[in-house]
Amino acid sequence: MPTAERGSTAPRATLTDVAALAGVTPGTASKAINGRGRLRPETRERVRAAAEQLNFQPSAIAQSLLSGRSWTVGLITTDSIGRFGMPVLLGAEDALGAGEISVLLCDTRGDAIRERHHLRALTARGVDGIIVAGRRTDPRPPLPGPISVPVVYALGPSTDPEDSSVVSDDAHGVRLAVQHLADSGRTRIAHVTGPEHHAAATARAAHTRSELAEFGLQLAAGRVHHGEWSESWGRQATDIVLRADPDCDAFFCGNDQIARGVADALRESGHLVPQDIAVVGYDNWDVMALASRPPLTTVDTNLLEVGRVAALRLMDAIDGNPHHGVEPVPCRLVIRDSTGPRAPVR
Amino acid sequence: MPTAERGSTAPRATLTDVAALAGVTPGTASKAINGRGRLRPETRERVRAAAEQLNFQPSAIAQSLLSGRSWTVGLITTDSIGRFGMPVLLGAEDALGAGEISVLLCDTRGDAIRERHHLRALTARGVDGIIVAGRRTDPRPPLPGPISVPVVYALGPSTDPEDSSVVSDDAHGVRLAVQHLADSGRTRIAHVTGPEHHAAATARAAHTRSELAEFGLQLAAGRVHHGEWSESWGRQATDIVLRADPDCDAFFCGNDQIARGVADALRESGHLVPQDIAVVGYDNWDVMALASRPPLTTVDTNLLEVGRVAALRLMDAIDGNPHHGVEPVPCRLVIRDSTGPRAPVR
DNA sequence: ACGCAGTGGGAAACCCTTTGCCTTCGCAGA
DNA sequence: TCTGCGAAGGCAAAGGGTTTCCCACTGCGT
Repeated sequence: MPTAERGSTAPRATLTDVAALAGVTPGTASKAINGRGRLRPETRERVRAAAEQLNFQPSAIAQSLLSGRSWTVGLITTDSIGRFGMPVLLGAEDALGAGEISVLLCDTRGDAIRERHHLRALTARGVDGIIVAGRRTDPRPPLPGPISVPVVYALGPSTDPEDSSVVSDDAHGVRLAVQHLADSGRTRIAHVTGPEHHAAATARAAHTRSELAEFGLQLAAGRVHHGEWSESWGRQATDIVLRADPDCDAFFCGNDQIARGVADALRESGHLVPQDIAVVGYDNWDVMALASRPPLTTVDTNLLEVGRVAALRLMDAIDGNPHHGVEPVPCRLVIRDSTGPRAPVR
Repeated sequence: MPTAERGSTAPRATLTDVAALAGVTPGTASKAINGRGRLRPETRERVRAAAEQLNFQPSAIAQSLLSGRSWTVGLITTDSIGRFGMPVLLGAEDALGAGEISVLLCDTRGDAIRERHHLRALTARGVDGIIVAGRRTDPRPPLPGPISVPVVYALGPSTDPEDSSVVSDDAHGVRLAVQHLADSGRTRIAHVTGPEHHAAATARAAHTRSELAEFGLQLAAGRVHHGEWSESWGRQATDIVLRADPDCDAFFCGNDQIARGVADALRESGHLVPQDIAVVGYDNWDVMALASRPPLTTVDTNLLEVGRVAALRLMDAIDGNPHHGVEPVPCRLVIRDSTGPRAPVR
């Protein structure tokens, strides 16, 4: 017979049980276990032994009722937690877990009704705070109604500047990419990115323009190329750009899928990457960046860190020190084989 | 002044507040709100109005304390929630949310210490049950120690047959794929898959063998080709298989990445997909299956459904009807352009 | 007018833990 | 012997909601 009989439905021991076993009152047992009050060391030890014997665990629910804090936060994701929401979630869970705070997960599927429903459920459960993780970097309206607990927006900022938001620093990411390309001698850099109605696309495009200007450079083909966030758009755009500007020597792409499409199209049309043309992606999505031929140099958006920082800001707010405004988290450039020195002009 | 003053720290109204406003005792107010006891309709209405006016929400914590149920379940993921864990999680969250149950998320990063820690935290919080979602389909040892609440294992089953597990039905998925290939006239089918130490690879390989035998077929190249779960392995394996068996007319791959690699290698070596050679993947990971040229026919593992069923089984168990053993969830074949009728023999 | 049935709603216990206050006891000093 | 003090630990309330039990009152029948 194994010592640990699993699946047993043994009712959990309460403090009263422990106290009875140790021959004291519940109040005294509480003090013994929590190291408060004035107790003989011997008594303290007796209670501890009893607690151990009964495998006592204090009821967090009862503690919450009394303390008014649930040591729980809600994490609302505005759209099915996908590639972007997930690292944010993990980062937040990590930071909160270290503070012994548990995460209640709510997925709204982008539905406002569901969002309100989850919001009610969370406040009913007495969460100490809420993190709202967007699926994209587009700003979103704040949670509706008066919320009685602190809220931090992660990845997609709130449109209300009074709210606390934590986002990945697009300007920084773009700067890293463009500097890297310029440093490796590229002068005709194209920018291929996602749809114009995505903040991530337009913001990065704007930063690309201004950063190129810093180096006295202009966009290859004269303009930003907007399309889908897909490999197929990357392949398509490659043709368009090379036809418009055959001397183009680098592609900076709005995400890794587009970059991979570009790399494929270049290879298949006989251009050498990076000797002839360099390619830089965005997001550092390993499954794209590593599978690409060649593997992609790309901007890591540090989403884990975004989640972690959001959690820290929330804990600050819970402790009475709310933050306001949008806090950008720096990016990181991951250099792989799709960039490198330009080959000597043939 | 907007009606909804956000960020306000209005303390939540309690039942006592409502009762006072309605001129009754808390007990009566409770009955009025929950539709119990014998009350005059007028009184009931007065209380409801008071509750509405104060925006009353009963404290789930107080309710839990009394009822012994927290309407909360823990979701433990054994490794950072990735591509496989996430759909399971979403399916579970969906099914539970409909039952007004919230999900406490715990990520163990595959660390047993962290797992125990989270387990303690969950039981302390009084969860009504626990779902353990693996990252792969490999069986895992059950949670340690006596657990006082029901547990359901999703995706990766427990090694204890007494436990309740819900998994994707590999045999069914393989059958769908092989039947589809056989139906379209393929007779020399190769199987390229992941490492031998992954249950997903070996199980699917075994099922492939026996399913082929059903059709009187044998593996092209005479054996299963094990390697990494990567595109690059898919490309590599393509060469190996075609060299060993030039008449091979179909590749059934252990996942979509391998299948995409196969499709790329075939295209680049001048084989037509599907006219010459058909390709079938596994997982229906859209980002691979759709981006592949051509898009992949693939087996959808129905992980959302796995999560949903796991949640249903857990709720059953919570209601006193525990399940035992491993329950497979059927797969679905998604047919795209990488399969089709074989071209007439040239 | 009295008794009875039935209705409406109040009082209090309960869930579990924490904590401030109070009691009790022992011992030392006067 | 009595006072005083410190130490040890008991007592009870609080936190918010639910539920059982019971009481009081109304209205009807006789």
